[in-house]
Order: sequence, then structure tokens, then C-alpha cells
Amino acid sequence: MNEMKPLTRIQRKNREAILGAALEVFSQYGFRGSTLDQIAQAAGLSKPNLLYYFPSKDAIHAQLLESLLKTWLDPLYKMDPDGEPLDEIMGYVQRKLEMSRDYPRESRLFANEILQGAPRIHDALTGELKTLVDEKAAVIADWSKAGKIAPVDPYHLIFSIWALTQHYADFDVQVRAVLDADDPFPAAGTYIDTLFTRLLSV
Amino acid sequence: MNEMKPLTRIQRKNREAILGAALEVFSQYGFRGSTLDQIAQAAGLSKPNLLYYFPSKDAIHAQLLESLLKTWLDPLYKMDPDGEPLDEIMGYVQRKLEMSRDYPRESRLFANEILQGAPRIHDALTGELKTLVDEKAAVIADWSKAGKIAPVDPYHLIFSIWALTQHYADFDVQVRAVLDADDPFPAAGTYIDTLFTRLLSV
DNA sequence: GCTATGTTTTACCAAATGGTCAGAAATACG
DNA sequence: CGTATTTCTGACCATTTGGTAAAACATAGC
Repeated sequence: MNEMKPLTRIQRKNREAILGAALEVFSQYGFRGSTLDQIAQAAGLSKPNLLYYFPSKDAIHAQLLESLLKTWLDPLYKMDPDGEPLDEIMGYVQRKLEMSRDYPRESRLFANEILQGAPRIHDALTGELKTLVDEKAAVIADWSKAGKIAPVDPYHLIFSIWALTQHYADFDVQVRAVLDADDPFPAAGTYIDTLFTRLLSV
Repeated sequence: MNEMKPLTRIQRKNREAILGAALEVFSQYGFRGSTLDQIAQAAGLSKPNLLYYFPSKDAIHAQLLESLLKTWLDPLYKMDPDGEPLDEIMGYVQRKLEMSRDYPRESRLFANEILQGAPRIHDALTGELKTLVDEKAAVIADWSKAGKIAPVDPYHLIFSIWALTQHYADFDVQVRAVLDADDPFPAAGTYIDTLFTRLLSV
């Protein structure tokens, strides 16, 4: 069962084009605000042809979310309980900011899903995500108690890292409207680094 | 011209019901993802009756955004250049957090609009918003230079205040999934206060 | 070349969507 | 009360939407 033929060259190319187009559209308009026609056009395919590769609109969206979740938690997984506390946290901050810079559409896809009440990933939030955060929060709490970093609420520390880094991807339009910079990320990186260094230094 | 009759009691009641329902729906699904039927049902009215009070879906949305922008910038306007620097900034932080706690739907409506590229409020962003931020950033820069607060990039300071406070409204579902708390705001307030105090103290 | 398989298009469908309109029902007011 | 105005409904419409079916077209392998 679940026997699968290898994908042809055309299948690989078109599946990728569809997922790329869908990411572009879904990340901007959310699931309900996006249409198959939009996605098909962005992918350079006809709508029926698009539905030859994916069985439904839901299936495309689900596929995107699944791939997203895998990479989304990775930076936090990499935080090493046995490393140097401040370095580990600052390394996490930097990896998170890099993700916002390099994958802004993924960030917005996630933001859209959460804004809509996370109907499709709520289980992942209370399951995999919560488990991971609980684990890493415990590590951070230990670091705090041991005096390696300043005493902070570890959960809200993690939330603040998410908020700050993702803000530059999700609210990109606003940031660019206020600044005139083409690329706000260099200055953002410096600022965020200072902020957490000052917060956590003992 | 533009002569307007006073609103009847029924008009006031129904207009308010519609705007409340529309805020609920638009803030969750965004403009394109929301339907008039949804809004009408949430308001307890029929769709044609809804369109008796507002000429179109766009008009309802536009009305919401207009009201929103007025109150949205208010906390920053109130930051007094002649006040005590640290108090003024921390007061702004607190007002902003109160807005997220008391008006989470407004926060999500705004987030949705920005995520979609701010098609309807882009002018307000580069106009009114930018002007205000430029002005207050200059004030903060002066405070920095005068040694009243630690040296920081004033623009990114403002962005970080937005990011942190709005995060608790916009990503409410995620925050609640990770914590088990009914109301994450008390702890968030304490944390955010500590964070900015440590960042800005000289 | 021929056939089997993979890919794409054309034509179509039922449901949902934003919106209109004529008239019915309710309300205000003299 | 009666009439003028406001409020509401049901029936309707054109367009868009997610999705299907069948046949045309392309390609791979022999």
C-alpha cells in the first residue's frame, strides 16, 4: 500500500510551480481570500490542469502548511541546552531573523493561518509546538536560575523573539512605508541584537 | 450640500450591529475572505437589509478602517516631548498594550490589511503615519543624545513596541495554545515592561 | 512506426457571491 | 385615525467560485 511511482520531470516542475504560486497567493490573501484561478494564473497553468496535480484547494494549502511547520520550528530545535546560554539564545534570535528575511512569504502564510484562528494547525500548536516550547523554556529557566542570564519569564522571552523577528516579514509594507530603506533588515538585526543582549546580560 | 438628517434610533442600532459584526468577520478572514452573508448573519440581519444601511461591502470595510486609524495612532500622539523621557516611552508602551488587550479585533483587522499589502491604507501609512513616526522618532533621538535614555535607533524602538504589544492580540491563538493561561496579558505586561526598562535605562 | 501512459484543454456544472428591485411591513407624525 | 416615511423581505440576477468529464494532445518506450 501507498505505493508511489517516481515523479516525472514535468510533474516535479509543475508541482513546484503550483506550490510557489500558491505560497505567493495564500500568504497574501489567506485561505478563503485566495482563488484557484489566481493560483493557476500565477503558476502559468490552467485551472483544470492545476487540479490535475492537486486534488483540491485544501490539498494545496495543507501541503504548504506541512512543509512550513517542518522548517518553522527548526531554529528553536537547534538551541543547545549544553551550549553557552547567551550565545545559544542570541544564535536563535539570529536564525529566526534570517528566516524572516529569507522566507517572508512563509512567515505571512503562518501569520494568516494564526489570524484566522489556526483552524488547520491548531493541533500542531498545542502538540508539537507546545512540547518544544515547554522543553526549551525549561532550559532557559535553568540558565536564569543558574545566573548565566538575567532572570526573565522564558515563555514571554520566546514570544518576544517571535514577535520582533516576524514583524519585519509580516508588516514589511508598513516598515517600508515609514522608513525609506530598501532593506530594513541590517538595521533591524543590529537593533534586535542590542535589545536582547541588554535584556539578558547579568 | 452634504446635508444630513439625524439618524433614527433604529439606524444607530443597526449600523452599530453591522459594524460590530463586520469587525468580527473582517478581522478574522480579511476583506476578500469575508462574505456579506457572514456579516449579515453575525449582525442578525438579512443581506438586503444590510445593504440598506451600507451601499457595498467596500463601504463597510472602509468605514471600519477609517474609525480604526483614528484611534490607532492616538497612543503615540500622546507621547509628550516635554515629559520625562523614560516615563513617556513606558507610558506609550503601556497604552499600546492596553489597546491590544481591549481591542484585539481592531488589531487583527489592521494586521490583515497590512498582510494583504495595505491596498486601502497605503496612503495613510506613507502620509499620516510616517509623519507622526518621523516626528516622535526625532524626539526620541534627542532624548538619546541628551543622555536621558540609552542610545537606540528610534525607528526600530517604535517598531519593536508595535511588534511586541500587537503580537499578543494578533497571535492570541498561538499564545494561548502554548501557555495554558486564560489571560496572558498580565504576565506579558510585566515582561514587556522589564524588557524596555532594561533596554532604555542609562 | 505503434501503443500505453502522462499531460492539457474545452466545455461544463452547482453552489456561492455581491448586489438590485418592487413591494410588504412597520414606524413616525400630524 | 390616516398618511408619509422608514425599514425590511423575497425573488431575482450576473459573475465568480471550486470542481468534473471527456476528449485532444504530447511523450516515452518498444
